[in-house]
Amino acid sequence: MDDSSNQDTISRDFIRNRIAEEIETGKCRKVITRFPPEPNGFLHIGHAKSICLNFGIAAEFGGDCHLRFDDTNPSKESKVYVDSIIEDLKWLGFYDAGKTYYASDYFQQFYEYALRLIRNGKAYVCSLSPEEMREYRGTLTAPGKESPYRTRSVEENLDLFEKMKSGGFPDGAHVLRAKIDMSSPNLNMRDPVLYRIQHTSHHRTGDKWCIYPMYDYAHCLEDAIEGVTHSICTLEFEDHRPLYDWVLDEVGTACHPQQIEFARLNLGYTVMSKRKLLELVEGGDVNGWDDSRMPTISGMRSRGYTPASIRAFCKRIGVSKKESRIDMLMLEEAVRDDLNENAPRVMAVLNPLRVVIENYPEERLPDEFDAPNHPAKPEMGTRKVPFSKVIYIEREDFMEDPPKKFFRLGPGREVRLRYAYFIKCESVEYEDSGEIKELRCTYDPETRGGSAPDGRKVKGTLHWVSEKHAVKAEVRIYDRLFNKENPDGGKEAGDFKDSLNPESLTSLEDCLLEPSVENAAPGKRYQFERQGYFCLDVERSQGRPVFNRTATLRDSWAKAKS
RNA sequence: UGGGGCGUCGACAAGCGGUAAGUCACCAGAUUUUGAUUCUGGCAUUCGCAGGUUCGAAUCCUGCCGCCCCAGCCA
Repeated sequence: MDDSSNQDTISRDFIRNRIAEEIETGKCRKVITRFPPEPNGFLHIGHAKSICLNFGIAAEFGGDCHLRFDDTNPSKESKVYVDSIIEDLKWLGFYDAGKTYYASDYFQQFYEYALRLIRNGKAYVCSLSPEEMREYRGTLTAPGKESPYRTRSVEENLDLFEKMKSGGFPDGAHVLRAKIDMSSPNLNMRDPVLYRIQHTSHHRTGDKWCIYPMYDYAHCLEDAIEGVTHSICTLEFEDHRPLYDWVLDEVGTACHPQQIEFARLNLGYTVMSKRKLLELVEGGDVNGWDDSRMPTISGMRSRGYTPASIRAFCKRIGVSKKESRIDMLMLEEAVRDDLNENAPRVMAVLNPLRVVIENYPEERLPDEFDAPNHPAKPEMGTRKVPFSKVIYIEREDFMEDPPKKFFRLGPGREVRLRYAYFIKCESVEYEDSGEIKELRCTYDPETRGGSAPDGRKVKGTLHWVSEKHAVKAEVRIYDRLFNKENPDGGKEAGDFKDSLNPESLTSLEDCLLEPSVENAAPGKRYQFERQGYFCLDVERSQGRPVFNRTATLRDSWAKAKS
């Protein structure tokens, strides 16, 4: 895997350190990790962190990483999510033609293991209602009470569990519980539910089952069945580790993976929970899971992020147990790094200002320039950029009354049109409204190519597009999705949607692009010189191509202005 | 008032008893037909706080403070 990022020092986090040591001492021979998404939503950048960790470790230590769907709750899951997850994983550059594992493939084994627990007196069918069960559980500081059903005989439990399985009871009538310790200070150990009745058709097993295993019961067994050595999960499961170990010990699996927890990724000005992302999608606050403003893998893909940039980002942020919130700047910097290196340059005017070059001939042979596609990489070739009497420049590149430090165009000033000529602003034409209509300029034919034989210098270089050759396009400018750094933070944080940024999407309808982009394929990424990185969307709007702004260029002028 | 974690530069993050890596951000300068890129230099006498052990502590011990997670038949 080639991350084209510069500083690719070998990351040394506590997990890798630990595995390296286990391999050295022979405690671990071949590392098996797994990435276990529940197919109930799209993958997001937080998952990418986990993917890079798990697949990365497997690759670095010569092991394997299993993509395994943790599909134990059919009421929330579906095939469309399975498909999207596989697509995202492939796009990220992991999992090429690998085997796909499913928890649902182990349902029969889980069932048999449950029978074993029952026979060993380690599990029982409980008929308390959910409300009763909550009462019996006790509180954080008070121990729970044992269920009156806890002492059912093995035979009765076996009989009841069999009836649960064969559909003899309605949802919620009974559950199978582990018999552990109702007074444990760890609430997860107070006779946790192992199985619940759910008459829901499963996207893979159909109606074969009407009991489904709970996470705590299923997950460790999935790992053990697959011979996973390191089961890496997020911090909130730390309290579940005793239960993870308990199930494996009581079932007596041959393999006993170790669970290791790390801090999940949080990013500023966005949300990362699948539940909240779903809410945005369903509430129409964004245009789907793959909206370019979403922190989902598919959203970032449509925005123009590259797989390598996401991998580089994950490498840079590291892995630890400290809860943190990472600045978006880190992500942006990662794409810029990649795109600066690899995106061809092109000129595009986003907010056009018409410029008539008065001394340029009305009709003449085609005047065009060979512009390099990348100023530092001649191997990327050149393309033709046509010039003509009427061109457009960026509105913000002209000021009627410019301050001293403004290097661009102003009345009487001379600037360079990139790769073309020097032009000088002679006069300004106005609309009735007083708005600037167009500029009247003159050019210096001697400066063809962009430099003056007399050696005179010019402070600014502007990008431009020839009017009669321009390709019209729509360009979508994205800003942060939320106005608050931590939209779901705060004590009694109300609806997280209250801090949605109403200006997260701005559409520029009348952009003009140089003709070389005409036949670009959807997904094609460019640097629009002096503006940023943009990606051609699959969608077209009113026949015009639509570009998404991936990231801006760094702009020290903007900084200086404010 | 239970249990489990975590506290090193503005944001991440190494370090695991021998005297604070790196990344992003930021600042200064150089080069530049993108005010981009690139390059050079700067940026924690200090590791939540207070004690203690030690020739020596971010690293060990004690106490305190702060933050996060746990009472789904979700994962």
